[in-house]
Amino acid sequence: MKIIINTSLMVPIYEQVVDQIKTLIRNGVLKENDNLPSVRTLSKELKISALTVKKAYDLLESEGFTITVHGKGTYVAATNTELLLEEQKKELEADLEQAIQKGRRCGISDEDIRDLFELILEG
Amino acid sequence: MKIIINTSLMVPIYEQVVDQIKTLIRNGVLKENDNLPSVRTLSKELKISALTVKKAYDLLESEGFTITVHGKGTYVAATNTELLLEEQKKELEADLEQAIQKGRRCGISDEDIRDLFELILEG
Amino acid sequence: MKIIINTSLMVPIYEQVVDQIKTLIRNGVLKENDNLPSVRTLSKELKISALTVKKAYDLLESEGFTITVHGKGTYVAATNTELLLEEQKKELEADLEQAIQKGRRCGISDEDIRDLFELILEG
Amino acid sequence: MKIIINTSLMVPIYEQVVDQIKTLIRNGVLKENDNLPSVRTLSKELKISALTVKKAYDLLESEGFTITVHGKGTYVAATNTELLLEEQKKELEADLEQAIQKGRRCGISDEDIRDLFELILEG
DNA sequence: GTGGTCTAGACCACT
DNA sequence: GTGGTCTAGACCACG
Repeated sequence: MKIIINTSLMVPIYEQVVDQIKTLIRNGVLKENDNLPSVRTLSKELKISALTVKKAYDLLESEGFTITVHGKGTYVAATNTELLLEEQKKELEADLEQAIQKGRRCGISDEDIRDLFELILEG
Repeated sequence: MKIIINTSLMVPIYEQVVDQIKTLIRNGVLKENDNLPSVRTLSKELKISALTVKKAYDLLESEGFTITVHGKGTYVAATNTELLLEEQKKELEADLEQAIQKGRRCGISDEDIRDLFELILEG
Repeated sequence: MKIIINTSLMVPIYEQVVDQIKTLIRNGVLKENDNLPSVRTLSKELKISALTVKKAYDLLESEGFTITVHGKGTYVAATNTELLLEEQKKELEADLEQAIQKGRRCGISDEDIRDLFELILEG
Repeated sequence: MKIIINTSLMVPIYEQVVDQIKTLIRNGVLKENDNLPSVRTLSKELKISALTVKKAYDLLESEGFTITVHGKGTYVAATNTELLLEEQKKELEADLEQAIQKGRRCGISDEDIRDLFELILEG
């Protein structure tokens, strides 16, 4: 369970937790019926509030990735990893599209946008 | 002064205003010493809150693109348009980098990221 | 916006808020595009935490009953009140079924269960 | 001692145990001075935590249905089965009342509530 | 003014 | 031990 929190990022902590747990599930690091760390344990480990962890777990459950049993813990649900990958790609697509549109609004040419992109990807 | 606001976008309104005014300056549509429309005029024109326009103007001034004279109005400052382009590219670079890093955090391959990017740029 | 909170009930406060706002929407007291009271306003009015109100509003939004605009407020979404009524009936059905099953587990006859039910409904 | 645990139900396990033991007592399957299975035995049999069984036994004792003798076991106390039935009916009454009130809060008519009730009872 | 996030700590219910 | 709820108050971003 290597989860890395970057508070300097402008991405909410709970979202970072959700994203990374989804990835752990997709990559098979977390498998069906595996027990996620308890809310308190993870909050201590990541040095964040227990409520923040809980919010992440709530989101994961509402999206069907985990199942929470009162008094017992949170478990990985049966998932279609293929479907999960597609979903994450959709998110990336939205982010990239937003960046590209912003660049265009600023009058930057597609050429320049592509050059920048390649520079970052290979950098 | 053709500024287009898209509230359905997930980009803050004030940022859309700032971006587009910067571009107008860079493209020479707005030249040194030109008078920007008053906060009230622009807010009515764009049908947005005057506070939002004020925030955009404040940002432009704090970045040195405009000069506000109390009781007179807001004027375009002397600018190096080359420098401005570079700055806007830096912003785009930051956005792209963030998207790419998020994709990588999700375990999406650079190949796939590039494919998605090209799809959007050419779509 | 008459919302009544009963803390002695074993129903979470946020759920009581959600239920009653749903009902206000269904009954037409709250109509499409109406502005819900702000999180802070309602929290003061009901004398509960702002976070609790926010949780209720988040739930309403996730179920599609409201739309939240950052910096502006929370608005009633377009809804099918017929559908909403059906949904609420489903919930009631589940509650009643659970009560009946519990009574049967205790060995109480259906006769007695019905008698009790009628007593309460008409009492 | 046929006790059936249904974890998919939204009723706490300990409550299911309590309810069913009460019913066994009321129906005469368990009689005065009968020895209940030990906490460990029952927990193995039902495949639940010993702590959960302990909680159920504690509740039964606190309500006067059993007597626990340290180092010996748990025994059925002298009970008035009539009284017990009344008590269980009170519980059912409370559950039904809560469901009905919730339905009414949602604006569902008494007619509809009764229809739903009959549908379930006879279904 | 609005909503969005986070904290630290409390109390309760379930296992 | 676990999760579930709630509080009071903080800071940030948006209009």
